[in-house]
Amino acid sequence: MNIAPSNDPAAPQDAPGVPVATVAGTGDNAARAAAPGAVADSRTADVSTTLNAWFLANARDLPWRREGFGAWGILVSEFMLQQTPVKRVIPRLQEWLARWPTPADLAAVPPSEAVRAWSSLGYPRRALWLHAAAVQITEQHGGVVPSDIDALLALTGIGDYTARAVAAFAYGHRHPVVDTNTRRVIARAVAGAGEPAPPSRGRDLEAMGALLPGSALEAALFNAAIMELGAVVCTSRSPHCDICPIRDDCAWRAADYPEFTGTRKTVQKKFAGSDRQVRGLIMAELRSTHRAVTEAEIASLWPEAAQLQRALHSLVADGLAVDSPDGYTLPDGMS
DNA sequence: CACGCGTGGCC
DNA sequence: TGGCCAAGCGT
Repeated sequence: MNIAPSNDPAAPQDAPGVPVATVAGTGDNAARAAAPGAVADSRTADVSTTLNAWFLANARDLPWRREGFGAWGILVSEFMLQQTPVKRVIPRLQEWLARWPTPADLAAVPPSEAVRAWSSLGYPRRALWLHAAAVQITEQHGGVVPSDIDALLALTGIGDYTARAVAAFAYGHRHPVVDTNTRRVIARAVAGAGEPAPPSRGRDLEAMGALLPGSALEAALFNAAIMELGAVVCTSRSPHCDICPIRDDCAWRAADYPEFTGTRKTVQKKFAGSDRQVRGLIMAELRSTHRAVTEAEIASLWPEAAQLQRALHSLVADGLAVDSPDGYTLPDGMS
């Protein structure tokens, strides 16, 4: 996301293909000019105005918010951030972009290299999907990350959130972007519920759309601002209501923090002893070498043979492991 | 729509 | 200690 909290008064507007990087300086001015005193008296300001001003003053300095980070960098960051914490993503992202500065660079290497570089980010299917998306971008879009939501949705591994995030943060387009943080903030501040109901594309987009400022500039900023609030202030377990910029506008606080009563999102299954753990063990073994891993070596990874075979076969089905004459390898893209 | 999918940090 | 959680996606 190219909205930096730094100043850049001379920045150009969001012409097509130009990152919103520039929103920082101009957005700051616009926000303050539009609603003087917004920070001092949040009760009289729109939530978007208040949050945008707060964001400009308090946003974390993250790599993808730097000016000129580029649509490819933003796309890669969004893939990595799918269910993986910011702190763990940052070093991998820097390495990744240094090695593959364009989609064509990634498309030119076998998927095995992407899976290896993904390292321990988790959910290695995402590495495969990112590689596939790079091939599609190279072959179908002239190596340029698309800016159109439908074109982005057609890429492997890109769903509704990522498509909208790229369109809004890399290209400055005015779309509601809804992630888990956004959903939680809206559930609390607007609906007065302790946590959001399970995701519903239609409802979520409508709720965010109702809050979205009219200008593309302010909208892109607000999409990022509400996510940031959910990530650092209005957190899932122990929200920091004492420092929240919209505490006086918050329906949840006004109702004295009622407990959540609706349908909770499905609880994550226990990891220890799960197929996911076994898959992880196998993948770590495959990543650790450039030669084929034998059946015997795989067998040594887990005591229960049936579960091991189930995990191994599922990895083959996913394209993360390939059955070769000498054993199993990462996908080399030759088959 | 509910589920399966890695990994590790945090309280 | 161990359950909960983290900028989702595909099926």
